[in-house]
Amino acid sequence: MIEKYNPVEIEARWQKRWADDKLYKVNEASTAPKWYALTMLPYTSGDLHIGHWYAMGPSDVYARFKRMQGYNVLHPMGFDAFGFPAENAAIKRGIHPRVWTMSNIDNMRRQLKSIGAIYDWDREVITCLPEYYKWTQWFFLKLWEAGLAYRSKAPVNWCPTCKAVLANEQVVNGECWRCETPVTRRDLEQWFFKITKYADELMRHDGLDWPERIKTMQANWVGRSEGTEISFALDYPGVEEKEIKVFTTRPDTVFGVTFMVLAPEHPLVAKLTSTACKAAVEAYVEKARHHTEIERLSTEREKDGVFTGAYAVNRLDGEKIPIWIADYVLASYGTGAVMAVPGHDERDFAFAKKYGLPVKEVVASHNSAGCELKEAFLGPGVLVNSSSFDGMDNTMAKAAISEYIEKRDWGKRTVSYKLRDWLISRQRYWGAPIPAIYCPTCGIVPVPEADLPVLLPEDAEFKPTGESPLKYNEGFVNTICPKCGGPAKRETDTMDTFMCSSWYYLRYTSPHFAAGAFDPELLKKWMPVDIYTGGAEHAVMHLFYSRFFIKALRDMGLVTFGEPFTRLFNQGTITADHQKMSKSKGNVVNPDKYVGDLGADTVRSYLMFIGPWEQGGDWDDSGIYGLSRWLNRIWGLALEPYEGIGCGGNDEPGLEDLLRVTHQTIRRVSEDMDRLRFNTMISALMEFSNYIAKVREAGSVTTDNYRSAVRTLLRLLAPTAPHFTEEVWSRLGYEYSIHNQKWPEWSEKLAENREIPLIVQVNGKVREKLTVSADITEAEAKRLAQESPKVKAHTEGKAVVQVIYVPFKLVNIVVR
RNA sequence: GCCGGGGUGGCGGAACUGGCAGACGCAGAGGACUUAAAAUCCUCCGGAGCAAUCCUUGUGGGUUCGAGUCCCUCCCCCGGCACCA
Repeated sequence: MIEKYNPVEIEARWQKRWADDKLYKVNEASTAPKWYALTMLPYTSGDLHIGHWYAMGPSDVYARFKRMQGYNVLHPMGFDAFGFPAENAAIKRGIHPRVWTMSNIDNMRRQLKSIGAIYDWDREVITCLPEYYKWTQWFFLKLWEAGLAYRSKAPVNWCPTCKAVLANEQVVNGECWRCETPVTRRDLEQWFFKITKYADELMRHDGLDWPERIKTMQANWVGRSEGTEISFALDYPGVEEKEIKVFTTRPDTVFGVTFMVLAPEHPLVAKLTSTACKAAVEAYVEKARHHTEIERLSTEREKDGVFTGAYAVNRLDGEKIPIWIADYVLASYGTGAVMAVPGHDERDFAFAKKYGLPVKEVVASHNSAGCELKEAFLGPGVLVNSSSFDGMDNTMAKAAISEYIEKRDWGKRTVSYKLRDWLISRQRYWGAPIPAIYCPTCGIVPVPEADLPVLLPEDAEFKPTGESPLKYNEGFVNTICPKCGGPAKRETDTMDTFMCSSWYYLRYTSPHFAAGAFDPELLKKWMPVDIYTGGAEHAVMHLFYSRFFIKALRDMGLVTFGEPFTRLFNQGTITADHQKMSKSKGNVVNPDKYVGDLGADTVRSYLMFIGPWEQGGDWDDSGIYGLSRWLNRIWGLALEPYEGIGCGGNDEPGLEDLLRVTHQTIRRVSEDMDRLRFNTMISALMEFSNYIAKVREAGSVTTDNYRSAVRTLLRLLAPTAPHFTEEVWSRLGYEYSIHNQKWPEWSEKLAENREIPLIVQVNGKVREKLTVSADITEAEAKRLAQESPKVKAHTEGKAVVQVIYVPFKLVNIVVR
């Protein structure tokens, strides 16, 4: 009897050996082609759950596969370590965020090591350490220098729970992306990055192998729309502005304007409001200020607004039109003002009906001309009531009217974007300090590069008050102006943590480089990332910011490429009882007990086997024992002595079939690996091991040939079950390590079938399955099919109308 | 409301460009081994029927010699977007 498979003992032993030998250390001297395989770095929440394994396990398998194929693979790991949760947890427990974070990292590193991945831990990156955030701050200065960072007062998203502002991307359905608190608005002076400069480029994904879904989400987020800015005339004594600009995508309907609507925050509101309307307008503006994002965005809510008492003039037809305010008009989009065309816009129509404003038809469809409009007409048609443009097709009229307006200098064609600049200030402690200094004489001054990092003080009181805790830390705040040497104050807000994760993958290429954020030579060698895997929830956050970052660096001449991630793959989510796993729900599945029981190799294999990686699935451990049993069976197949036919005998009945199945398996597994179809890859390996078991039973090949098949199986399985295969490999006496072995290659010739199944149908129904030679001719196939007694039973006495032949697959006999 | 993705046995899922529906695994049933149990091994396992055979990929229709796969209608689930003028 051989010793039993003992995963726990084996895994600990090999993990130690691999670490001692630095087996997975990246060899910078290697001349092999590089392969940068990256998994999104985890946030330091405290524990690795099964979802982390689902993200890390299969990506490690793929990286190992590439490694065995001869690539020089960089597959690093690190920690996204700044952020509110650390601070919140620390406050709750009365420990310092740094202590809490670092102890979580220790625990998570231990758990990550139990996966048995090829991470080169010498390259670990931790974003909250000064040697890292020094460079985060440096990038801030670079962006500032390039004119991409600026300070501005604007209405911003405010999370009352986090007591901090949020970027637009971080507001999900009007709620904070982290804590799901409804977001409110505040007017604050904040730091922004000019991501809008790259709007057009960010909506294109040329040459990128990314999921369609993510590309669409990013393009929608940019929200480009082409239209025309049109100014309406104003004439009020004492009001300096003589026009109001609106943005419209429907210049063809400009003769249908019957009123105008301004956002409550529009700067002209106060100036234009008549004394009679003042009270109502002010009340409305005040009410709008206090609405949460959710209330404001709700499409269910009936639109309301108030009249300002003022009028503007439509220059095209001289009409005097009333100016209203309503909160369905957003101050941040277009010009913050819209021309209302109730005849051809649903929102304007509803608003006009509610307040008894006139509806004017200016685009007529062919059958409805002249009737009173019962709803806004959005379709194509011909212009009416539009002066000299009457009779023109409305799509043509867009250009014609725009030109007419441009000629008279009443406006111009322009493009609007939904995308807003990235707000990066956070009024919290646990983040990288923004390296800016406010000097009473010199104004806002950047911290000189030589003074970086601006260290986060250890002794801050970090309770969230809505203002940065650093504000009250005198040792931090008070400084000297680098320009004039006079007393000055430091910026006390910290940076959005997405800033830290926008460039971490660059740091992995030279994690200890002291002279810069990265070593330019090594960056050139490794970047861009060849495959990036992670959850889809970062579509318009992390992934979007990272692309902006790289484009900005490219324009500064710091990098030579324009996209960070060549191929992107989103694994699905592992749920528990069909719900998202979360600590608050208490349904988090901890992998440690499965690892301790059955081993990491079984957990890795099982997670890959449950279904397509992009699909995710609901956690159910009932199938995991099947994978454990399978590895045990292979243990026996490989290590139990095999008694086959004698060596050197030339009559070896099973060899040809075994070779064919072996080469077919190599082909299937290699192709599935490339497609990241791990579930079918494992099925193929299972079928192969089942086949070897049959050969073993029959003893139909020589010992050498049997062992050769087992060697192939082990190598194909090595990325999936690294410890298990290393152990078996070593027990069989093969050279250490299996992970330095070459990935098997297949021969099309050996994989070819000599005989193939031929399906015979009568009227499309399967009546016979024949086994025929793989090089059968059409005539022969048709003859064999029609001669079959089973087929004859169904064709007897009937007229054969047609015989269809699909080469090497099927014969269908059509009878009547 | 709009845009994606999906709906296949008791369960997870497989099926390349239209050609054997249900690979592989789980659960279940029966058997072998055992004093017994566990483990392991073997057999069966979509439904109806004694059988030949018939039915079966969310629903209804269509194209085709042939449809899980293509086209149209409707229903349900998941993800995203949602007053952007």
